[in-house]
Amino acid sequence: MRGAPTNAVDIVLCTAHDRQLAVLLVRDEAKRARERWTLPWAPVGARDTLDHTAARIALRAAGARASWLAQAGAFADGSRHPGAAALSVAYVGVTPPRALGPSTGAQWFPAGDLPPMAPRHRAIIDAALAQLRERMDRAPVAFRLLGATFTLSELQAVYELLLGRRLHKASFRRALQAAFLVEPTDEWQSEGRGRPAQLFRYAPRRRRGGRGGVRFELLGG
Amino acid sequence: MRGAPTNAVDIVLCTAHDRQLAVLLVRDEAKRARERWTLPWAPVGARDTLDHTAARIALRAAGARASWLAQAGAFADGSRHPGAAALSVAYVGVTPPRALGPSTGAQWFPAGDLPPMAPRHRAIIDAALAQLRERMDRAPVAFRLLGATFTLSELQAVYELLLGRRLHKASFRRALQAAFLVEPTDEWQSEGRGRPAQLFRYAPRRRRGGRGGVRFELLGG
DNA sequence: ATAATTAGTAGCTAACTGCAACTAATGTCA
DNA sequence: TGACATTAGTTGCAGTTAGCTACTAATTAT
Repeated sequence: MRGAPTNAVDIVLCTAHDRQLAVLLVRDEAKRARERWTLPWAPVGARDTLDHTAARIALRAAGARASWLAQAGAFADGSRHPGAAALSVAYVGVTPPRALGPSTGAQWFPAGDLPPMAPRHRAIIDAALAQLRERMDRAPVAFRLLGATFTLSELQAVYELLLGRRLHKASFRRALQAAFLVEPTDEWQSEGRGRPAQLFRYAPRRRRGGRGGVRFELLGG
Repeated sequence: MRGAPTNAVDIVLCTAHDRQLAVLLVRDEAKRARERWTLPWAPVGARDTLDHTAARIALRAAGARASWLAQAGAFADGSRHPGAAALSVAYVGVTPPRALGPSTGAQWFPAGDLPPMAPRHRAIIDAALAQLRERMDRAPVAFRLLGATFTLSELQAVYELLLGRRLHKASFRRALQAAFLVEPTDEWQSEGRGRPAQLFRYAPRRRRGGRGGVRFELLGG
């Protein structure tokens, strides 16, 4: 038996559950009691591209295609990996909340309450969630966390969840309207009590050139 | 001999040269005539961390530590790599313009005029330069491209280089002052003709909470 | 009916951006 | 030596955008 190249693709698939981010984990029967859950992963095939491998893993674990998926980096430190891979290429993805397929023993865990896991998977999750927050202003992550139609309050809640802070309703809507990212549908959603909310769909029209200014606010370290 | 995973760390080290980004390449004697130049790279050691390996490669190729260095992703497609590595972990870094050490046959090439290279290295460079531009508002990339002290006109020129568009002098300086990122020194720099410019140093004081708003401008695809 | 709850809008103020015009300090050249 | 070119740096103005408060609108609960 040749010492096959032990590279793995590990994916962090996220959804919004009950005003909190949740991560999809799968049961690993081969593991000792302390680390029963792992990120969905597979060895890197010699044929497939990394992106395609990641999409396949996500599809199998969640029972549906990830609505957004991007590479989150390579991890080789803290080498304990469920498959003993020397190196992991991590991916981060999102999907709207939906029923899991009956496929495997996959389950959503709140990001703030994860079970014991291999050290590398813990590090990958931390990095993946941080990247989700960093990339949300360059990729439509928030929209991919929602279904095809959504209310503006739901969209704002997703932004608040990812940003970790409250936003002002009027300002949020003005900025959204100025960006030509959504269009209204004919439908309204009654959520029990309160006035029904109009449903919108993600339909980006124009990109407004970036508005010239420079962003110094996030620097400082 | 075990078929160990042939993973490599490849680094894209950049500097600002003559109002253009330049990439450090090293001569590869073992290569056929068409691809004499490669990115600095090394196989991944079983002991070292990826970050440390990357720092070591940069130090050896440039003769000085990179002033900023970050992982840019894993590349396994288009498998032609100078060392036939199955997978490359790419890093992107910057350094102030300075004389190269006498170490190896390393040389700066303008980013817009690169010699023929292995397809994977070409892809890595494209991705690395894109990430440099994307990360400059979250990491002090622009400041690390300059020396310890610099004039505000030099800083603005670096920002214009990375952003690919002109900025307005007054607005740039007002935003910089509001961010408390630089402090003036006692020194002034006479650049030949024109009024001498005061030298500043990078000394971030406080981070101004991100100013609340949401960035929709960069979305749209 | 009345209150509670959620959706959505309008107006004010403060801050920021881009622009143009200005002053300041140096070198160049007649 | 004095006008001019060149680069540095600031100021004031107008248009835009952000956050805030307060308002109206539509539904369910009691």
